[in-house]
Order: sequence, then structure tokens, then C-alpha cells
Amino acid sequence: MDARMNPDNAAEGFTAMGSTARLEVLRALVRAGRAGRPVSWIQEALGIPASTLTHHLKMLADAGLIIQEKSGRSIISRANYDRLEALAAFILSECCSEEGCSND
Amino acid sequence: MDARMNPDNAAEGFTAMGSTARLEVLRALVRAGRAGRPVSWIQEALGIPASTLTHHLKMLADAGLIIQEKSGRSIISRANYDRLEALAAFILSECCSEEGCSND
DNA sequence: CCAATATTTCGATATTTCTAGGATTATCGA
DNA sequence: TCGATAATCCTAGAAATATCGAAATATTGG
Repeated sequence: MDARMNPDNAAEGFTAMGSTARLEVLRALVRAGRAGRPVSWIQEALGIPASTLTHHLKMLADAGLIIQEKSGRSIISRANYDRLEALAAFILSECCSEEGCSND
Repeated sequence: MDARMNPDNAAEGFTAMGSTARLEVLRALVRAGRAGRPVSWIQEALGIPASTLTHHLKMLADAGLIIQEKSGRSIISRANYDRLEALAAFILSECCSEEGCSND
């Protein structure tokens, strides 16, 4: 479930965050917390056509940044906080490992 | 010089980290610390053709993730730690702002 | 089963990105 | 100034991405 962070799947994660539209979607879900949000809610909140939104959500889900769960007629998307934290940590991991680090 | 992090330039930053090649370059510079590295060093260390590497470095520099400085015949690239930290922090900023957060 | 709702799949187009070879510019040592 | 070194610019083809309408696929209430 976790799959240790490596340069390849980290890059995939950053790519998923690398479009304004998708970053807005992700942030909306981060703000929403555990409750998550159905696709239709995101669609109306951000004004993104359904098919486009599906495409973006799939990229976010494939990268592991969100988790989707069926609930009746709806699909609830939630931010995957563990993965997001791991990604954030990855950026500066190994900082200055080749020299004494005076960066702090 | 700083330009507060907003969804647009955050997305630009994540895009810059969103290719395996560029992420490797960036990580090499993060490891290198303040000393930074000349283009030729990166080129040999990672085996990336010069023109391709220039392209990637330009994207990283445009996104503010690295800073480049001329030094004699060489150009030294350094990780921009402040920006990288800001980007890392951006990911989970506003976490759960719409509900009580039990994520910790 | 039928109608309504929620989301995805398909298909098509426009745009961007990745990659890299070759020419070009800049800097320095002899 | 000549030659070597360092890096960028120009160019372009291949591949990937973004966007979105229309049709298709669940799911549920009545």
C-alpha cells in the first residue's frame, strides 16, 4: 500500500500536481479532509467539465495522491495524506549529503 | 525575489519536478549543497546530452527551484532551498480547513 | 423495469513537452 | 589570435497531455 518513495513514482506524483487544474482539485480535497468530496461537488466547485475532471482525478489516483471509494451512486475522492507527506519530505531528503550542510 | 507561493507558480514548480530526468538533476543539486555544480558535472554524472540538460536546467531555473551563476567558463547551479521548502509546505497547507482535522 | 443521477469511456483536436543533433556564443590559456 | 572548453540556441520529430462533447455504463428510487 505504501510503496517506498523513489525518483520514478515521486516524479509521477509531482507531474500529477503540475497542472493548475489538478492542483486546485487536489487542494480542494486536502481542505475537505477525511470527508472527501464526490466528483459532482468538485465539478461544480471548480467548474470543470465532467470528462476533463475524470481525466484529472484518474491521474491523481494513479499517482496515489488521492483515493477514490464508491458510495452509492457517487464516488468519493479523498486526499492521501500519507503519500502527500512522503512527497513533501522527498523534496529535501538527502539535503547536502555531499557536504556539511549549513542550510538551517 | 521570493514571490509568495500561489497555485500557479506552485504548479509550475511541481511541473519542473515532474520528470524523472529533471528530478534527478534537482536531487543531485540538493545533495551537492551550497557548492552547487557546473553543467558539465551534471552532464557527466547523469549522462544527459548537453542540449537536453540545458533545457531541463532552464525549466528548473524558470520555476525558481535552482539558481544559476556564471563563474568563469562555467555556470554553477544551486538548489534554491527556500523555494523548495515553500513548495514542500504548500502541499499540505490548508489541510482540513473545512473540517476538524484528525490527521496527525 | 423505467427514469433520473453520477461518473466514465470514447474519440477527436490543439497544444505542450521531451529529446537531442548541430550551429553558435562566450571565456580563458598559451 | 588560435584552440580548447563550457554552455546555450535553433530546430524538429515523436510522444504525451489537456480539453471536452457525446455516448455508454452503473446505481438507486419508485
